[in-house]
Amino acid sequence: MEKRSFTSYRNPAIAVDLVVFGYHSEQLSILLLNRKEAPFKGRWTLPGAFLGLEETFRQVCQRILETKLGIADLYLEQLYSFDQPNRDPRGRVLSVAYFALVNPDHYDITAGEMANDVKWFSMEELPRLGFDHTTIVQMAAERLRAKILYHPVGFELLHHEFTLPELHRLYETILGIPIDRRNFRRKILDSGYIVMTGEKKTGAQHRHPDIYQFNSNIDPGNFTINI
Amino acid sequence: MEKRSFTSYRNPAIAVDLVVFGYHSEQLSILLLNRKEAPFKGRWTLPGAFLGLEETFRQVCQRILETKLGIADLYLEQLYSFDQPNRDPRGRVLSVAYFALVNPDHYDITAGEMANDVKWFSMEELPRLGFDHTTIVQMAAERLRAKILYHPVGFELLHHEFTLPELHRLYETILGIPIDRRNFRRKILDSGYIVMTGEKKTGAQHRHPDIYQFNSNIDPGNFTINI
DNA sequence: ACAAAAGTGTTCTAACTACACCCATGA
DNA sequence: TCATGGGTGTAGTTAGAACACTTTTGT
Repeated sequence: MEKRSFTSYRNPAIAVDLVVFGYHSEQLSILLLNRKEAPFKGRWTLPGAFLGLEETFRQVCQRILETKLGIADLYLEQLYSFDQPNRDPRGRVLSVAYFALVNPDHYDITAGEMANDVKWFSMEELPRLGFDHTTIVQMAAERLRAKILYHPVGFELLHHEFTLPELHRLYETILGIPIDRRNFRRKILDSGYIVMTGEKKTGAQHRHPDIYQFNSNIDPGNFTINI
Repeated sequence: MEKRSFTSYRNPAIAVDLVVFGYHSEQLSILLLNRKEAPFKGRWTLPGAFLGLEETFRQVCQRILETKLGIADLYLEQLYSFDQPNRDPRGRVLSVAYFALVNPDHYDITAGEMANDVKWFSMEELPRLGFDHTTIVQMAAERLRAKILYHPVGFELLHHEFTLPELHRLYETILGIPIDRRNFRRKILDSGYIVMTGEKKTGAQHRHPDIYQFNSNIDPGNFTINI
């Protein structure tokens, strides 16, 4: 870090881009923004913003979530920093990507300034994205698949109360593989990370499943499950 | 990424900092650089350099390794990006940290321009570091501990040929826990990642251990070991 | 012959896999 | 009563943990 006068060089711009995961109708989805300006005008992209000189990455994430998407207080984790020199046609822009997990109770994308330009897309049918955002999304999906095995991700993606079959489908959806119902149930229950509420979810024309909650007395940092 | 004229703002500087891991005398070590300039003059820090407008992170890593340390062609992996606004007293500097693994066959730190100011420090007795580099090193060590379980890290840190007790001690050192010799041997051999050369390492005043190599016919991406 | 470290096998236990039947509900 | 999906248990197999003695070498 020597031999360079501190302010004498121009520096790349820094963007923070967000992969916001949600889970609806048994599908894993992400939030995309329809660009109104060049480059990639009319193309879907990850929501993002430039980093101000005094800002932290998380502050930019909050700014994007609040002003553009009308969401607050999510699970946020840094994913990776992208540095391809040509990734933005306007010039050198680095992207620090974060991913977020939204609980359906906590979002209301119609509240953001850009509500009309924001849409959930199922991971199964993503459009062609601008910039290198397809790469970013792929990496985020891989990270989520790894993460679900050692962090109780369901807590962030499901309602406060949920049924075991719902949690089971969430795991099958994210991992993309079938998982034996009975073994899954045993492993999750043995882990102690969820507890029955005693309620049952009514309405369906079949046996009413038990309703569970995540066990708040237990450290999420120690969670592990082997599928 | 809207609403901002592209060149009208000043941007933070970007540093790339390197945690270079080596393994010598049964100790995990990292390379540190003694700073000759403020800030933190006289303090040990991670080797680093500023990102030029046209450079990629890996190019900066190569530049640091070649010019400062006289090393080339290492295993390199992006660790994390650090954004604390006050992490550099000179002003806003982001740090994109990478970590590297050096095989003792491949390094010669006396060849770099700054050979006199570069030194290996055991992870057991690190000095107080400048900037937020202690945090970076801790995170790198955690990443390495995780990585050793699903990537044959020994391949990067040991000589081309090595004995099983050497590999065993490497795992114990990095993970910081004792590992049963016999179970370790069985698991590593069953994984197929190493093969006997038929040679034995002579010299010691006890039974001569067999010499192994990593199996180059096998995909390092599929390696896993449960300790 | 002795000290020092390397090589080797077995038993026990825990965890995972595979698998099929009964139960509760609303239509 | 029937269709749908939820709840439950067991037997077989595999993988990991714990553990001690024998072998080779140089002094």
